[in-house]
Amino acid sequence: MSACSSTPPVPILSFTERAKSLSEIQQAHAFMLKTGLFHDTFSASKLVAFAATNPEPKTVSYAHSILNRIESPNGFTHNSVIRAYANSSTPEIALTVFRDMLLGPVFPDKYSFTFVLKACGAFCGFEEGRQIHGLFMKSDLVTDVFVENTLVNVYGRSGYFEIARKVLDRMPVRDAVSWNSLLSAYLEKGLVEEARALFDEMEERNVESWNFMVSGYAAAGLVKEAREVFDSMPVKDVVSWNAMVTAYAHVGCYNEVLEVFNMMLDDSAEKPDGFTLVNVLSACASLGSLSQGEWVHVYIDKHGIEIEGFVATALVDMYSKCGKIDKALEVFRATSKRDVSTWNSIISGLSVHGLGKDALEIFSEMVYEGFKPNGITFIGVLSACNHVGLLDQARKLFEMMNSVYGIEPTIEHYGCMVDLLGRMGKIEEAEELVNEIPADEALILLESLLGACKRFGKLEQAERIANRLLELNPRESSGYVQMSNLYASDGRWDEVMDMRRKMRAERVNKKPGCSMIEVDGVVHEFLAGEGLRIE
DNA sequence: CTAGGGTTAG
Repeated sequence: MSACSSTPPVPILSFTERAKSLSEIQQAHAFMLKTGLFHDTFSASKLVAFAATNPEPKTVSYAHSILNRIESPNGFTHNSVIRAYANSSTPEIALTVFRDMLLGPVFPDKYSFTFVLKACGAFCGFEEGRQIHGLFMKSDLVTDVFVENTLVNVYGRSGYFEIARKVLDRMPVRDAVSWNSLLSAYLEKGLVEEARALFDEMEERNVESWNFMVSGYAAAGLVKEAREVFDSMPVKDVVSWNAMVTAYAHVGCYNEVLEVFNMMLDDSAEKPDGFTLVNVLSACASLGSLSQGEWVHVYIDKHGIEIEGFVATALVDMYSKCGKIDKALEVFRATSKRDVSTWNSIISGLSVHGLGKDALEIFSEMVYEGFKPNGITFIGVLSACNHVGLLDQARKLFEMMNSVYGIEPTIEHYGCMVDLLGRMGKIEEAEELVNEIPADEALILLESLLGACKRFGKLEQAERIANRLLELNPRESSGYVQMSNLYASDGRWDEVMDMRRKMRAERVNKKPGCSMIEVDGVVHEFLAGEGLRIE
């Protein structure tokens, strides 16, 4: 044997490194087993490490299972699996790997502790974190700023702020992350005042500290405070701008979204990214501001930003909300990488534009191309059927969503069906559907059905539905009002009086109709029945 | 290695 026998051949490792999916990693694994390379700890570790850093969630447990089959895994290999679990949706499994490590020949190092503590932070495991903290202190490992920063975060995130603070205060060396670990924990719990006090007291701050404050204030609904912090930032990065833009978008201040976006373009070196553009496009969509939206589209093209994913969806949605369904379709067609959301945005767009047939055609295309529709897709196609009156098609789709795609219909889906059935005069069939859903959610659907009964003059069904409506919510006016109108149209005045009496007895008041008009920039409000006011 | 943007379609 040559001296190089422990150095693995290059091809399979470089294949492993390039492996993008679980199946490619499995191929590499199979190859290693077949050639005996798997017995080489270095090669096997590489395999685990690459599987663990793969973005696909399922590869983490695969990495774990490979780790368990390695004869004498080193610390590095354990660590990469612990870290992968810490970043996964099942962080608590990291504890299992950590325990296996304690039982094995290789004692955890500072990396193992950092990662397993991060996992504890992810599931707010105070007790687990405390025990691991104790273990770290009893070990021969020297104190480490990474381990301690993560500890501060674990205690903070599990709500033990005093302990977190004590750890922070006793740290021999602190950096900005140490402070941020506690700051972010406060903000995560919505404790903005505590966060503010800490922020003012901090020995050291970086851009992230400021970003935490901006997004923390915004999450608490304090947009003004967020803006104040934002304006006084010494340095802003993309995240800062996005945090501010998102803050305004969140509360529906779309003009401010555009204002901040323009500031970003004018006086900052930071380039907008996908997050920025999606927020800006959605603001344009809500404002119906086609010109601004078109400007963003030009910006995207000019800067060679690929139209895919979130950006594609937002762009299609912007055009359709601004009334340019042809442009929306054009963008959709030109998009190279589509996902479910892109399909959904064009389907919904076509549907609200009354182009139900086109929406259904695109849906067929979507299925044909192998995309899996979700609940939102079905809201789109069902409302498309609703707009065009395609009852059979809607029935088929409604049935399919559960039987073929395993999607449980929600109130929105039932709403589309009940609306359509009512519109077609199929009151009994609609009632059967309403009976499938919980009573408190059924209210709004019953009201819609009552309206349909009225249009079709179905008095008997209307009485039945109105009674159910009144049973469910005797204080709500719409049932009484609709019924009394219905009796009136049939000339049954005694019943009309009876309804009015019941309303008085239950102290139900109909909410007055209201309309507004803007004159010279001042909004005037008129209430039905209030009479003329002359000033 | 540790703290980080509640981005889209209803």
